[in-house]
Amino acid sequence: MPTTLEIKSKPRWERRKDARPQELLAAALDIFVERGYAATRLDDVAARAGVSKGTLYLYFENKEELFKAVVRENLVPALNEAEDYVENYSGSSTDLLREFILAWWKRIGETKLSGITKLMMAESGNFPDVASFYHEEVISRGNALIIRVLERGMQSGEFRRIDKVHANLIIVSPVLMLMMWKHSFNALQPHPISANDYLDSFLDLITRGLHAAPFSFSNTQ
Amino acid sequence: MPTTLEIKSKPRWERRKDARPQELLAAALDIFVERGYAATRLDDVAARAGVSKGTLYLYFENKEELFKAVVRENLVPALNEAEDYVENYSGSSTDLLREFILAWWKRIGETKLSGITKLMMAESGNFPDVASFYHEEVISRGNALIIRVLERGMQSGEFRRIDKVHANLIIVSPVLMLMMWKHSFNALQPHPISANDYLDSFLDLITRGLHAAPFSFSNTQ
DNA sequence: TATATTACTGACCGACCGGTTAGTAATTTT
DNA sequence: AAAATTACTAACCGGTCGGTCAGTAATATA
Repeated sequence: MPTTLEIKSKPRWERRKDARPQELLAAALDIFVERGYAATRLDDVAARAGVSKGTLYLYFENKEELFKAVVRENLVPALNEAEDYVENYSGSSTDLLREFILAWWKRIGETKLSGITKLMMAESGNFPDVASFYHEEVISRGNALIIRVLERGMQSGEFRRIDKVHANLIIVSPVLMLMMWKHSFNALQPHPISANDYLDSFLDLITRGLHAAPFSFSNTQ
Repeated sequence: MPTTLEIKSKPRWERRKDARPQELLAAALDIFVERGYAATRLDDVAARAGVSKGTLYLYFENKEELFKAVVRENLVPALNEAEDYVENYSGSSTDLLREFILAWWKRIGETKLSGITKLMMAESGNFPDVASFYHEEVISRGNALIIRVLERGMQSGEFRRIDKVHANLIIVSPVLMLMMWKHSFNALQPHPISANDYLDSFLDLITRGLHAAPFSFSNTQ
């Protein structure tokens, strides 16, 4: 019970300049995901990182920059990896697409990072600057990636020729939806959705629908 | 230029007890959709309805009750209609499903009401009371409806037997996604998505995937 | 051990917003 | 036209939160 007179006990706080940014980013990610952008209080972020709000402002200019840093720290590296992965993949485009989506789910959807996706879909309208940053840094790159996969499949004759923008959205929807759902109503549902089963069913549908079929698609194939 | 001395000009305000609630609800819908739940200021709602905030509080207990009233006024009636529609439909279940989804888009997705859906997905986590109200009043009823359609199709042998909860989410996702998208990044996209084309493509996929096929799919059930 | 440096704290500011209420002006009643 | 009623206004309250900064305590230096 250290009181006024201390000989050798812990100092009230420590100087840890190097560790602070990472710790603040981790805390910020947590709370942004828990509460959303607007509802995140910087006091809480600082508290979770074990510092005062003033300290947070030593390392990050303001709330927006803190959020951007969280995105750069977490999502942008994932995109870099994904780009590498697609670039160097040698199997079929069907497999690539499947692997891509499952990896996306494993790397983002399943983790708390999906909360950032949800947050942006939810609040982009109220924070246009953040929105366009995110669109530029994440969304457009993600879309470009999927479209590249689709082109790859069409060039090889593996996929039928369809509108790439629509196909992109169709492919992306169930994953995004699942992310949203996980952070919204899943808890209220009597039986929470099983992500893997759901994605399996969906991939079934998608691949079937994309495949270049010998007999055209009008009837049961 | 009416100043202190007025003979016959307009009064500063009128008493319009009957019209206020509707006007306030319309204003509230607008602003909730524009800004989301938390960011909606009741001052703004009142101003758009042409009254002061105090007046708003004469007709609605608080923000939450105002929001609930907006849902009851707009979404609940649509659900009632939908239930009637499904109950009395006499065509094939494939057609029913298709009609149902397209009508949903036309009645909700295409209008500003889709903003309420988006709002709830976005903010339900921060407002658990509102969330469970919405889940009870809208989501569970909507899900029940789709599941009824699926059961109908399975009983008639039209659809293969699949997990209804998954199928429900798969069916619901593209529509919800489109609603989200419309209110988030559609404006930032170079070519905004065409909802109808997108839904057409999707319904193609879905109906094909649901149909009881002569040669069964890899793992039925 | 004394002095200098700086990472960090915490009290504070001002704007914001949900909700309240005393007072006022429009309308109704007599 | 005077009195009674009430729909409505606007100023206000208290709590919140992003952002600031004067001061302090931990460390580095000599």
